[in-house]
Amino acid sequence: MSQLHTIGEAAADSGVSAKMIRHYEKIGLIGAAERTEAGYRLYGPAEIHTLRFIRRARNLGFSVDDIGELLGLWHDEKRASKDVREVAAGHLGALRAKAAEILSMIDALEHLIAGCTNDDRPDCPILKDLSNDANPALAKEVGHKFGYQRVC
Amino acid sequence: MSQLHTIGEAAADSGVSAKMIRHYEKIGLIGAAERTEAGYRLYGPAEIHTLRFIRRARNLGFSVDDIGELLGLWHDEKRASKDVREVAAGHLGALRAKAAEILSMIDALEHLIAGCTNDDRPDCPILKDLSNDANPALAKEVGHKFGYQRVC
DNA sequence: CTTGACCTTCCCATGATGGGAAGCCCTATC
DNA sequence: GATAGGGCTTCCCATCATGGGAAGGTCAAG
Repeated sequence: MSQLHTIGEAAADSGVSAKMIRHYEKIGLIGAAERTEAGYRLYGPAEIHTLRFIRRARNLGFSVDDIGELLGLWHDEKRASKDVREVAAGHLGALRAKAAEILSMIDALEHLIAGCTNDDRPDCPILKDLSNDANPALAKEVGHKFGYQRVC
Repeated sequence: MSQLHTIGEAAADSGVSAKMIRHYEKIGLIGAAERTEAGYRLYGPAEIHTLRFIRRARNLGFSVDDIGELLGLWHDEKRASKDVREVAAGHLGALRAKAAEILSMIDALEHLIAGCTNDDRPDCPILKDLSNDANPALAKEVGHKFGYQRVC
């Protein structure tokens, strides 16, 4: 029994906050925890292992939905590695698209900032650019959902 | 009068959706629009210019709060260019941090995927990694708020 | 037996955006 | 003149992952 932990201990051991553990239970990502007579949740090693899995997947940016799939595959002894790879590759694509979007913003912003005199005068290429109606400023559609993905 | 437009036209002309125009008005980013007797919002060239400014700033990833500041500076003839630059530089820093976070995720994920056999066997380095308790998987804190920013 | 740290549930907030309902307005067509 | 449609209004809800906080129950140490 000494390997059963309260939610606070499970949180500290797994790196997932108590708030989020309850949340994951509510949305069905993890099963309902055992309870003490007083209603306290109890977690054993297996549950904490799962929570760590979840935290690591979150660190890699996987969505909760993706993690649900990954957990299913993890528990499925007959899984095909390509199924796991597919989930990971899908997420990788999304990350690359996001990175491309952000990098293009960085690029544009760096150019604007480089042109700024950075003094007390009101003249400012940044505002000039933003207010210039002839300026597409990153075109209309960059990055909304799927800007072309080329970087990385 | 022909230069006064309904919200739908203003949306089409500015690239900001009608939904968002109303939202920006509600949160005070833009002033309350003129109205027809029937209560329809009306937008003139100056308002549409402002909406375009907002759209361009959003395309650069500026938050609505930042845009509020930028609009204030834009309308302030006595602004100092360094004040604008400060807002932009702050945002640039946030973008760089975000990019570093995402790029490190991409990097980790690429390594995992590269090790995957991508076939019908259950053996999978991706799951192995996620379930490995000895594995820090991007350490504990990468990117939560401010991972060290080095990339870019 | 009190104190304080922990647990419970429930509600609300974030940020930017969209969906959709109920109802009013305006114009074109029959 | 009546009707159809499309556009406008407001209001509420959903997303996604996360946290804050209140009100109240539980438990261990002093």
